[in-house]
Amino acid sequence: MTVRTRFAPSPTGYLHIGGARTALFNWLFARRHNGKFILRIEDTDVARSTKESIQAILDGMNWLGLTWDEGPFFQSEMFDTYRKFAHELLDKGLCYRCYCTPEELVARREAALKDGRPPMYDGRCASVKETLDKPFALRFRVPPGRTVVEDIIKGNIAFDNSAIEDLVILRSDGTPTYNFCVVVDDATMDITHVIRGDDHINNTPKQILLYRALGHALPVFAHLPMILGSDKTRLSKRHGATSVMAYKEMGLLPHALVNYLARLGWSHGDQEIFSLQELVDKFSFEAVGKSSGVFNPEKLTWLNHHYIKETPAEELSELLLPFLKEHGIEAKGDERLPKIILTLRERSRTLKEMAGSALFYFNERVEFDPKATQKFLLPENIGLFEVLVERLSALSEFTHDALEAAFNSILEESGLKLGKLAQPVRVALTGGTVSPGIFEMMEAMGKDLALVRLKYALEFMKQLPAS
RNA sequence: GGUCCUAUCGUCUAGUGGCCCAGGACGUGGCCCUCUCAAGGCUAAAACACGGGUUCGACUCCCGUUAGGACCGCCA
Repeated sequence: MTVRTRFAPSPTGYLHIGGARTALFNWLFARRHNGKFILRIEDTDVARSTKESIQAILDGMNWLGLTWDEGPFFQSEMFDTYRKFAHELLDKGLCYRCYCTPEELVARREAALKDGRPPMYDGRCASVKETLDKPFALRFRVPPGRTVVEDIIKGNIAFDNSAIEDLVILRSDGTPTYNFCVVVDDATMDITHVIRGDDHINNTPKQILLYRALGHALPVFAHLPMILGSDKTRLSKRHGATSVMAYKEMGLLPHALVNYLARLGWSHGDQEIFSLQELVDKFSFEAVGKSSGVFNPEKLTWLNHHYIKETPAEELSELLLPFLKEHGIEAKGDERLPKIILTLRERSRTLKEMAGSALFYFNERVEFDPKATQKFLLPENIGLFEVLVERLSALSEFTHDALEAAFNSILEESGLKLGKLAQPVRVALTGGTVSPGIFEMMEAMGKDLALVRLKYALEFMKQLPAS
C-alpha cells in the first residue's frame, strides 16, 4: 500500500509556523516512503474562508518547496458527498435529527459551565421518534464503550465514550461540520497517515467512531507536539511573526526555515544541519519527540546565517535584488554584485541585513557618521591620503592583492601600522567605522568609486579648521 | 469544571537500565586571531521537576505529587 498523507489547512489566515511544520512532516513522510502528499483546503466555514487566505497558504507552501502531488481539493466543492454519507448514517440509525436551536445550545452550555458541569450536549433529541416540521441538524449517535487512539508518536490513548458528546455532523443549513468532513475526505482520499498537531487528539476518538460508522478502515495517527511561544503558550502573534511569508520578507532563506522546523520536535543524534535530501532520507516518527517545543528565533537566525554563507554568490545576488530595491537601489545587471556579496555574507544573518549593509556600495555619496569623521578624518591625515590617492590611481589592477601591496608600501615608508591608515580609509569609503575588510571591499567597490570617495574625504579634511 | 497530553542546561535536543559526577547546538561570558565589524578556533557557566517504588544498579521502567500545555461549538 502506498503512503498517502495530507495537509488540510483552513483558509482563514496566512500559513503560519505551526501549520508549516505540520505540512513539512507530512511532506517528509510521504517523500520518505515514495508516497503521495495531498493538499486539501478545509473551507466548510464559508463565512470565514477567503480567497486571499487560500492564495497565502499556497504561496507559503510553494516558497518552502512543499510541493503537493494531488489537489488542492476544496471541501466546499464536495458538500454533496458529505450530505450523501450523512444521510446514509441517518438511514442506518447511526445519527439522528436534532431540533435544538443554536441559541438554546449556547444557553445550556453556558449554564453548564457556570454550574461546573461538563458543557456537553445532553442527547435530548436522540429519543425523538417522529419527524418534526422544524429545522434540524444531524447528530452522530456516539455508542457506549471505550475508544482507543493508537498514535505512533504518543502511544495508545484511551477515551471513555461517555465523555464524548453526540456531535453535529450536518448543520441545520445542510452544511457539514469539520469532524465529519475530515473523516469522509480522509476515507475517500485513502489517506493512510493522518499527521497533524496534537491539539486534535481530543477529536480523534470522535473521528474513529465516525470511521467505524462509515465502515472504513482506520488510518495511522501521528499527533505532533505543539510549537509554543517564549512564554510556553501556544505560538501566536504576541510572540512575533508567525506567518511563514513574514520570514521571507525578513530575508530568511526557505531552507533555513525548513531545517529549523524539522529540528523542532524531530532529531537525528547531534546533527543540526540537514539538506533537504538528508531530511527525506532520515525522517522517521520514532525520532519525533512527544513534548511541545518553544520557537526560538535566534536559532533560526543562526541557521539562516549558516545557509547564507553556503549559498553561491550568484544565487544570492538574485535573492538580494528585491531587498536592495526596498532601499531604492536597482542592482539588476550590476556585475559587482557577487563580489559585493562575498564581502558581506560573513556578517549578514538575513538578506535584509545584507541589503542594509550593502548600501554604501551603491549610493552616489556616502553619508558620514559625525562620530566617525571626528575621530578619523583629521587634517593630520591629509598628506597620507594624498599619497594614497596617487598610488591607487596608478594601479592597473584594482584587486585585493594589488591594493594590499600599495597599502604596505605606504605603511613601510611612513612607519605606520595598518590600523592607522585603514580606519580613516574605511570612514572615507563607507562613512562609518564598520565594514568588510578594506582590500576586499575596495575591490568589490571598484576603482572609480573608491577614488571618488577618497578624494571627497580629502576635500572634507582640507575644509576642516586646522587644530 | 471535565477529558487528554507533556516533563534532561534559558531554548532545541542526545540518551531506550550500567558507556553519564549526563553529550551536542543556539544564546551568554572569557581568551586567541585581527584594519573595524563579523566569521573562525579554544574555553567557561548552565539541566535529569519532586516523592515513592522495581532493580545489584536508574535520566532511562511503574505509581503518585507538582507544574505547564491542549481541547471541550450547528469553528476548523
